[in-house]
Amino acid sequence: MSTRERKQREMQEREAKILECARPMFIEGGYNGLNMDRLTSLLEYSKGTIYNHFSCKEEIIITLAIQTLEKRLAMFQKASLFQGTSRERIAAIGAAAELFVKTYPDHFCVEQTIRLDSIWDKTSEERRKLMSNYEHRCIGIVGGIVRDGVSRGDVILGNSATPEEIVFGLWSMSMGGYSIITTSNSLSELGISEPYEMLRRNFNRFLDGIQWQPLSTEVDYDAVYDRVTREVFGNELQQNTV
Amino acid sequence: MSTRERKQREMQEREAKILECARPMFIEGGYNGLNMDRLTSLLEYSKGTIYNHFSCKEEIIITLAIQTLEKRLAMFQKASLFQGTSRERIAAIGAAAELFVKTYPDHFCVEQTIRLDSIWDKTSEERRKLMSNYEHRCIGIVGGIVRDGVSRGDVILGNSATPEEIVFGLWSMSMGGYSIITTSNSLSELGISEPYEMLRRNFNRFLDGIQWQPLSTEVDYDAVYDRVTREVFGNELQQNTV
DNA sequence: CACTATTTTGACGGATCGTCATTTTAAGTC
DNA sequence: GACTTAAAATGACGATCCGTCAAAATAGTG
Repeated sequence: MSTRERKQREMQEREAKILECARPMFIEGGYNGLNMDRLTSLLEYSKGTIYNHFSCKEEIIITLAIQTLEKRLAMFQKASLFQGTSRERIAAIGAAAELFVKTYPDHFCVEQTIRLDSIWDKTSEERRKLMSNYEHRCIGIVGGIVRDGVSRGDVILGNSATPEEIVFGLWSMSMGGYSIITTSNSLSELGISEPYEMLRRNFNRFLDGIQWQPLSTEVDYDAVYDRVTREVFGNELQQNTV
Repeated sequence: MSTRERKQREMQEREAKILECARPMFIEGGYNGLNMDRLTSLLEYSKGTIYNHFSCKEEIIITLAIQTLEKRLAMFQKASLFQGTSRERIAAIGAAAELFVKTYPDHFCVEQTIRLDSIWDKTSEERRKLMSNYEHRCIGIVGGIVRDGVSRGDVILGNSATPEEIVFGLWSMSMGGYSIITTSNSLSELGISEPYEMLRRNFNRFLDGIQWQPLSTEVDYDAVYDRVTREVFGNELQQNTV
């Protein structure tokens, strides 16, 4: 009885097609640009069929976000296997994050939309959990490296500081930095010409601030970024499918 | 002929009323929550009258953002007058930023919506300029303090680093941090219990990283935060009108 | 008061989301 | 292949909401 699994596969394929069609529409025109009527006319499926997959527009959007978060997790996992000092491994994650943003430059627009309460509240508990899960696992990877750095003695956290606090710092700076980069229209006016390089250096300043050894004055972490980009993600750079 | 100025005043007052009514609607339900039909029914003005003030919904939303950005600029300006070392003055700005977020917790939701291209593109050039202007002036204040720190010799920027780069770092971390704080639903799950305190400490780590004297190990900048909150903004804490 | 300019009004056109009764397709059985 | 039944697809439709504009109301002026 292969009927069941064939249907499942067809379901899967159709879902992929819907998302494939919806993504450029959303990227182009945001929440309002994703037009359900136009989506049905572009696809070979009717309204009702699409609504069998996604109970509302918001469900499509959150699924678009989940698709790229999945990619990011995979990239973080790959980067976390990089062999080196604990601080080099953090740099490897940084490289992964930067590469992710550059590969999926529209991810932040989607995520920004999703995070708005008005959208978030209309999505299913199931997909929300899924999305949070991908996020938490990314954070978990960073936390693991921080704890590793502490246990190896590369970084000493005082009485009040926790690994989570350091993760929160890195998270804040990357979230804010990439948000500014991808949504701000006038960076050059503000004297910010090479934002990615700047952001990297600022990460290093933060890590220098907690004396995470070896300091950026001793090691050229830009070289680590380059190595990771080449060695770990070299093959990923050619293929840029969503 | 006081007719003209009376009309101007009436116009002003009506605009204020419209925004006053629109704000809670937007905060409650976001872009879709701000319903133009409901807005007219709640106000004593009709559709057409409202559209005499704002050419579209997006114009109302960006004006809501401008209103609070105006408040933030005023707070930054006030904080920048704080007497102390250059690093204490940065801390004073940090206190202002934190107070701003706590006073107008919904600002980031509005700003997040505005920054989405699909909304941004529908707003008038005039109001966009206005909004950018408030933002740039806030950034300018921080830049001024950084340059002051450099000229006083409190912080030494190497060959490659620029004041703008340091500003970008502080900007990224605050933008990201406050965004996470105001829109994330599960901070405690991630071991982040006192996010504002954490963020402050992370600012200090970043500034320690560039060796901005005196370091946070020498001076208790939390005390500066408290002083600024009390001395500079003490009277602001009672009145919490928008 | 009469005439004109300006402002206000709200009904309406157009667009879009999500539903659901109906039709079509597919599966199972003899 | 014919018949029955279950499942899935369809798209017309109701409901909602944005922005417009011709008509009505109001204010200004001599």
